[in-house]
Amino acid sequence: MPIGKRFHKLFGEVKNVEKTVTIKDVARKANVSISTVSRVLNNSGYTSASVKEKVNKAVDELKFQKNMVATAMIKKQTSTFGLIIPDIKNIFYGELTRAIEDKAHQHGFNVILCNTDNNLEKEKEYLNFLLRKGIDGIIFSTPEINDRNIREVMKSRPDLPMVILGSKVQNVRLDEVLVDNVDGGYTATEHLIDLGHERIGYIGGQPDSYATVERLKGFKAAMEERALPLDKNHIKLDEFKIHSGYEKGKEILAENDRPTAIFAGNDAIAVGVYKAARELGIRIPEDLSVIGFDDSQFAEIVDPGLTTIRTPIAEMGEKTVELAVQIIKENKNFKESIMFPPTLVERASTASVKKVH
Amino acid sequence: MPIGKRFHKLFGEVKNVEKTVTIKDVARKANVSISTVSRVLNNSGYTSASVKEKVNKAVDELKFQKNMVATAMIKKQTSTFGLIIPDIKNIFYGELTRAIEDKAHQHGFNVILCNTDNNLEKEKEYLNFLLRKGIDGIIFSTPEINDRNIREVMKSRPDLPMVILGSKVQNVRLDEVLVDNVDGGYTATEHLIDLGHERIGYIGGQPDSYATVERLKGFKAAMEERALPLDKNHIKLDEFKIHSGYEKGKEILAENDRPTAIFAGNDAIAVGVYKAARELGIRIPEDLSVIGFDDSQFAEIVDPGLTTIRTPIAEMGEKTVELAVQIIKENKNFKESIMFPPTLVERASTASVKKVH
DNA sequence: TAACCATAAGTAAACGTTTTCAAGACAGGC
DNA sequence: GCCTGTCTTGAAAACGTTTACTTATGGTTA
Repeated sequence: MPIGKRFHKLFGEVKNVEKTVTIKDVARKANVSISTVSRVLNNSGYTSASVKEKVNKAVDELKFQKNMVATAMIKKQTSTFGLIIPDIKNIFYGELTRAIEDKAHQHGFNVILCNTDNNLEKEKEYLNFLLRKGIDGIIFSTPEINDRNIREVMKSRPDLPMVILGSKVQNVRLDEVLVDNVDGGYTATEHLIDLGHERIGYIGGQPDSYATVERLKGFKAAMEERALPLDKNHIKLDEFKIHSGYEKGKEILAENDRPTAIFAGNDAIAVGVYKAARELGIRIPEDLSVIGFDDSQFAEIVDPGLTTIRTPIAEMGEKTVELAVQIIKENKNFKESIMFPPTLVERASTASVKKVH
Repeated sequence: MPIGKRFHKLFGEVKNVEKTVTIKDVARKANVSISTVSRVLNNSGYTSASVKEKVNKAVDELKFQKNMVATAMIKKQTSTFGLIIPDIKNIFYGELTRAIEDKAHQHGFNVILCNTDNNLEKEKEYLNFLLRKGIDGIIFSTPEINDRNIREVMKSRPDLPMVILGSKVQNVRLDEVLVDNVDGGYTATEHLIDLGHERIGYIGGQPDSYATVERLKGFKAAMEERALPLDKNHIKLDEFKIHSGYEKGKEILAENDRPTAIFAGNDAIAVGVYKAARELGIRIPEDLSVIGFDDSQFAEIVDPGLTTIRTPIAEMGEKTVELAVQIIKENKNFKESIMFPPTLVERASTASVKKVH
C-alpha cells in the first residue's frame, strides 16, 4: 500500500522515490554506525564531540525524524493517553478535555479521544483498542464508572496508569481526582437557605453516579441542619442534561406547593429548568431561584446569569494528567485521592425569597 | 521501565510475571509456526480447517490480542487519524469532533485530538508529532488554515490523506468538505430583508477566514440585490467568539442610526450580541432582530431562541471521515470539494421591523 | 508416468528503532 | 612496559508482527 514501496516493486531500482529517511541513512551519511546515531539522538552513553557534530549535521541535512512507532515497539511507550468520556459535545467535557489535552501536550503526550455515551460495551471496545495500541495510560471521566471493565483492565495490565476524574469507583483502589461534591451540595443549599428559601427542590443526574449521590448528600445535610423538611416530590433524578432539567423542572414546578428554589445537579440541568420556568411564566429569580453546579460556559450565557457552584474543571484536568505522567515517569503507583474544593459563584439567578405570596 | 521486564532483571528467571502474550505463545500452544498463526489471524493465504481451529483455540485460551504497534511497524498503518482544531471548548468543534470520532470509530480508527488555538507554531508541532507517530490521515478544521504548514506536509508526505473541513486553503488542491457559506450569508440576510429590515449589521469572525469572507459575500450580495446601502460602521470583523459579538455588538448598537437587525457570523457572536443588547436595554426581537450561523447548542439555550443558519455539522464531519477512509482504502486521492447546503432555522430572535420609530 | 497446479505450512527477512555486549584506544599509576 | 579504568564505537539481538520465499504433498492432466 505505501506508495514508496509500490514504486520500488514496479520499477525495480527507481531512486529516491520519497523514501522516508531512517536512522540508517543518517548513519551512512555521517559515516558511523546506527547505534552511534541512536546514542547521540538520545544522548545516552558515550559519544565524542566530533561524532556528535557529524551526526547532527547529517540529521539536519536529511531532515531526519525519528519514527515513533519503532521506538514504541522496543520501549513499550507510545507517549499517548486514552481519554474516556461520555460525550465531547457536552460542554463540561469540552472544557475538561481541553485542559487535559493541553497538559498532556506540554508533557509530550497525545490523547486519543473516546466517547462512550456511558455505554459499557462501547467502553470495553475502546479499552481493547487502546490497550492493543499500547497507550501509556488511561484517563476516565464518566459519571457512571463501570467496575467490570475497570477491573478487567487492572487484572490484565496492573502496571497501567489509570486515573479517574470526577468520579469514584466503589471497592477499587485507583488514583482519583475529585471535587468535594458533598461540600458543593451543602454550599449550594446553604446559599439558598440563607436567602430565606425553605421549599427547595433538587434535580440530579444519573441516580447511580457519584456526583449525583454526593451532591444530594450535601443537599440533605444542609436541609436537615436547618431543620427544613425534605419533600420527596421535589427531589428528582434523571440525567445531567438540559432535557432532564426541563422535564423534571416542569414536573416540580407544576405542583401546587412548588419550591421557591431549585438546586440543579449541574448547569445543563439548570438551563433546562430555565426553559421550564419560562414556559410556565415563572420568573427567575423573582419567583424562583436556581442554582447550578460546575460553572460551565452555560452559566454565563444564560439570562439571568446562573448562580452556580464552581468546579475547578481545568485545574482538575491538569492535575489528573500530572498524576498520570508522574506515575509513568516514576514508575510507581500512588493510588492517591485528590480532592478539590468547589466555590460558590453568585450571579443573578438566586434572590431572597418573596415573603408575600 | 515496563514492570515485567524489571522483575526479570531483578530476580532472574522469575516465571510468568504478567508477561504479555504474543503470537509466539500462540504458535507454541497450537503447535504451528508463527506465520501460520498470522495467516489464520488475518485469514490471508492458505490455512486448513484443522489448523484454523487449533489456532483459534489457542488464541482464546491465551486471550491473545494482537499488538497493533508491531502491526503498524510493518504495515505502516496505525488506524489513527489526527484531528486539528482550534479549541475543543468551543461548542461548534465539540459537535464536529463528536461526529468525526464516531464515524472514525465505526471504521476502526481512533482520533488524536489537537487544539492549536489557531497558532501556527503549535499546529506545526502537532503536525510533526502526528507524522512521526505514523497517523493514517489528518483532518483539519480551523478557520484560518495556514498553507505553509499544509504545504510542508504535502511535500514531505504527498501520499498522506488530508481533508479540510469547513475551510478552504488558497492555491492548494486538497479534499475539502464545506458549507455553502455564500448561500448561507445570502439566506440569512434575505430573511432579515424579507422581515422589512433595511439597516442590517454584520459581525464576522477572523477577517482572513474563509467562513467570514464568504458569509460576508452572501450578505453583500443580498443587500445589493435589494438595493440596500452597506454601512461600513455596521460591518465589523473580529473572532468567532462570544466576547467579539459582545464588543462589536456594543459598538454597533451604540450608534445613533443603529441597525434594526444584526447578522452574526456564528452563534457564539450572536450570544455576545444578546448580552450587548441586554445591557443597552434593547429588546430582542422587538427592537433588534438577530440571526446567527451554525445552529449550535447555543441557539436553543438562549432566550429568545436564536434564529440561525444551520450548518449540517454532524453530516459534514461524517462525510469528512468517509472521504479520508476511502482515500486510505482505495489508495487514491480524489481532491474532491464537497459542498453542503445550509438551511434557515427560524426561532424567536427575528421579527418584522417596527415601522414606528 | 511425467509435468503441473493448488493447497498447506514453515523459515527467515523485514519494519526502524534501542540496547547489550564486546572490543579497541588511550591515559595514568605502578 | 604492564595493568586498570575510562571513553568511544560497532555488531548484533531484540521488540511483535507480516510476508516473500521455500518446500512438501496430493491430485489432475497430458
